[in-house]
Amino acid sequence: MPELPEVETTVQQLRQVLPGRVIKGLVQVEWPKMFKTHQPQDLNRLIKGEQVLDVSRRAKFIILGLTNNKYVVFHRMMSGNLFFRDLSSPPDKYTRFVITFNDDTCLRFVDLRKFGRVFFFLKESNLATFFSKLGPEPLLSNFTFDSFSQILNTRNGILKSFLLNQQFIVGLGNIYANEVLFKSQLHPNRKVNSLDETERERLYTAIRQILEVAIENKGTTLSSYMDGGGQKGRNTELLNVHLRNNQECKICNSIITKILINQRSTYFCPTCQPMIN
DNA sequence: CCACGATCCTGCTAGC
DNA sequence: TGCTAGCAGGATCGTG
Repeated sequence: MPELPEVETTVQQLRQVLPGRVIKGLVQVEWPKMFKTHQPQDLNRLIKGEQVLDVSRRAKFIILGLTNNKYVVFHRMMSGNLFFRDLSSPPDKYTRFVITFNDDTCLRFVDLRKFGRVFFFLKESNLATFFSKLGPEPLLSNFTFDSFSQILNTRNGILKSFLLNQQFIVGLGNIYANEVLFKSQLHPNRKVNSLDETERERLYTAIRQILEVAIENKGTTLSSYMDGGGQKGRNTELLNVHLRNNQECKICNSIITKILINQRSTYFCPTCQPMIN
C-alpha cells in the first residue's frame, strides 16, 4: 500500500476538491467484501445527500468527514488508489466502487488486489474507538524523542518488525522502514532493547526526515501508486536500499543485501548497518 | 508478549 | 513462446 507519505499526498489533494460536494450515491460496487461495517446498499442510504466537510488522515486511513457526524474511512492496503474524476472521464481499470456527487464528479476507489477496505462510523467517538489501538503520528509535535524512547523501553522484539507495527508508531510500511533503518545506520535484525541513546536519536530523527522528504516529493511510486490526481510520486529515485539488492550502496559501495524478516523483503547495507548486539 | 504462517487478491517478471 | 513459482506498498487471525 501506500505508506504515510502517499496517503498524506492523496489527502492533501482530495482536500482541495471534495469539501462542499454533496454525495449522490454509492455505485458500481463490484467487490462488496471491501465494506467492513455496512452492506453497500445500507452505506448508500446513509451517505446519500450528505455533504463532505473535510478530508483527513489517521495513520494510513483516509477519512471523509460528512455532515451529521458521519465518517467514511478508507484503507488502501497494498494497491488501492482514490481518484477524483468527472463522471464522464474514461474508466479506470480495477475500479471497485464509486462515490458520485451531485455535480457529475465522483471519487473512484481503484484497487487491483481488492485488499482495500471501507468503514462507516456514526459519531466521532466511534471513530476514535476504531483508531484507539494505533500508535502515535510520527510527524506531530507530540511525538517527541522522550515519548518515542518510552515506547522503545517497553519492547524487546526485532527492530524492523517494531517499525512496521502500527500499534507502536504509525505510517511506516516496508519501503520507509527499510529506508529509515539505512539512514539510522541500524541493522534491521537488531533487538529494540539493544539500542543505546545515540542510536535511538538517530532512529527518531530518521523516521521524521524520511517521511517529511517523501511527502515533499509526493510519495514513492513502485508500480501502481498514484496520487489523487493520477500522478506518480517523485521519491522513487531517492531510495537508498529498497529494491536495490545486489547494487552498490550509495555511501560506501558495498553490495546491498536482501533478507526476509516476518515474510517481508528487507534491504540493507551490511557495512553501513552492521549487526552488533 | 512474541514469532511465524496463512489468508485476503491479481498481475508482473524471472527463470526454466 | 509458454508455463509457473514467487513476489508486490498491509493487516489480521490462529497457532505454538
